[in-house]
Amino acid sequence: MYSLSTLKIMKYHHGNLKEELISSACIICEANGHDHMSLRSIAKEANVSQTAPYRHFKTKESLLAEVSRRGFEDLTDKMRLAINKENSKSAKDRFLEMGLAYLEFGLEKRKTYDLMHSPIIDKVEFPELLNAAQGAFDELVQILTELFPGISEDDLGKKCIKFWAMMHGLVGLLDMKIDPDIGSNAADAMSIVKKDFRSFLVDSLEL
Amino acid sequence: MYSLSTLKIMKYHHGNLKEELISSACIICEANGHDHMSLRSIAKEANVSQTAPYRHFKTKESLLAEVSRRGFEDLTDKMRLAINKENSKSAKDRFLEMGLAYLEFGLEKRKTYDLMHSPIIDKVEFPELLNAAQGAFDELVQILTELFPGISEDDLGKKCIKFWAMMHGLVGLLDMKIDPDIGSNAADAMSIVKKDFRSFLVDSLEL
DNA sequence: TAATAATGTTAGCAGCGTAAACATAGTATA
DNA sequence: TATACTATGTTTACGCTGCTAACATTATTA
Repeated sequence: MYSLSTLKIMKYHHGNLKEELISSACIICEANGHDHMSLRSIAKEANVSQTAPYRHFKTKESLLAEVSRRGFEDLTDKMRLAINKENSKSAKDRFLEMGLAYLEFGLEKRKTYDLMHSPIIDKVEFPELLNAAQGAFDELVQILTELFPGISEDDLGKKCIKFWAMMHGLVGLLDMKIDPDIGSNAADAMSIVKKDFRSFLVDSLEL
Repeated sequence: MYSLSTLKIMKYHHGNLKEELISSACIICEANGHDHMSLRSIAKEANVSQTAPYRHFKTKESLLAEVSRRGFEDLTDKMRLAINKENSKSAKDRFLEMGLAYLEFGLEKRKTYDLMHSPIIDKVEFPELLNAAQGAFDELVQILTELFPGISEDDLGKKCIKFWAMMHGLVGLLDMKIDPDIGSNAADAMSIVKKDFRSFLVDSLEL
């Protein structure tokens, strides 16, 4: 039965609050950074009382964990898409596309990327988050396996870690906004890398 | 003139408050993590009112910046010490020692290391912090210059960034406490790396 | 239809960073 | 040595935070 209240924007039971809270959190996180994001402000944006989120999330951390999880799923999708576009290309080219996709994600979704790697969320407490992170790593494992057929387990493991570490470290370094007037060695080195990501990644293949 | 009040632990003028606040902050940061550290608790530990720190630090962030700065100085010292111990060794060996020193610092002072790389402190606002971070980077530049004499500026820059990024990324990955039951690819790969840091770093030299 | 579970609200606690106004001690100057 | 000034402390208070407890409303199930 329909009543006037059906037409109202605000209802006692929101209907889709959990999903709305999450997507709001994703937006606010990327806009302000996870450390400038309050549960109360998110609740307010959903036109809901300050404590309503506690019906869907045990703690603020668990909401952030969900934001982080979606970040990893997003990253995994982008990596997979990059690997699989134009299958005719060589494994090397596809690997390069993946590396660039990773860097792009890290720089475009910088604040979310920070949350994903922030120590404030204990991944062990959120298995689904750990799983999502694993999914992204698996993409790297897969393309490297293809790129180095017959490689030993140990060597594959080492290569994976090296690339993963390097790409993760690169995102952090690439994002450093160093005042050019300082003319630091780090800034100099970084500008060299920025000139050509692709050749940088190609060189790294010799790892 | 000495009075009874001289013997009291608490005096109106503390005398060494700034230094005590910083060292307390360093300890609390490494113990609890920078996000679980409040100005008020630090003030309390120094037997001083909650707002006393504001006579020495404009904001909480500026105190954290000082903690971070000391972290980078500590790291630089450890890297330099590693590079210079037993000068008779080859440049390659000294480079390896430096790499291990970096990883050791990152794992031993994990929470401080996190603060040092946390986006909550805008390094541009704290030139002395930026300077300290640059100091650590310079150690890497120096040893790599020695290791690859006659290398071009561009190639040196690339090598520096690659190593820096890889070491930074490694610290993050090495610290992941992944449940072995999960048996993830990442955990597998990591255990391979852990088995022998040194050979891992040697391989990286071919970068 | 009645009981129960799910999902909202209101009120309130303790802790936080920080600003303003005030108090006291140390230092420089007359 | 008296006095002004500066440095460094305290008290009080504001608005924000995460979160809990008690209660209200709606949806679901027996």
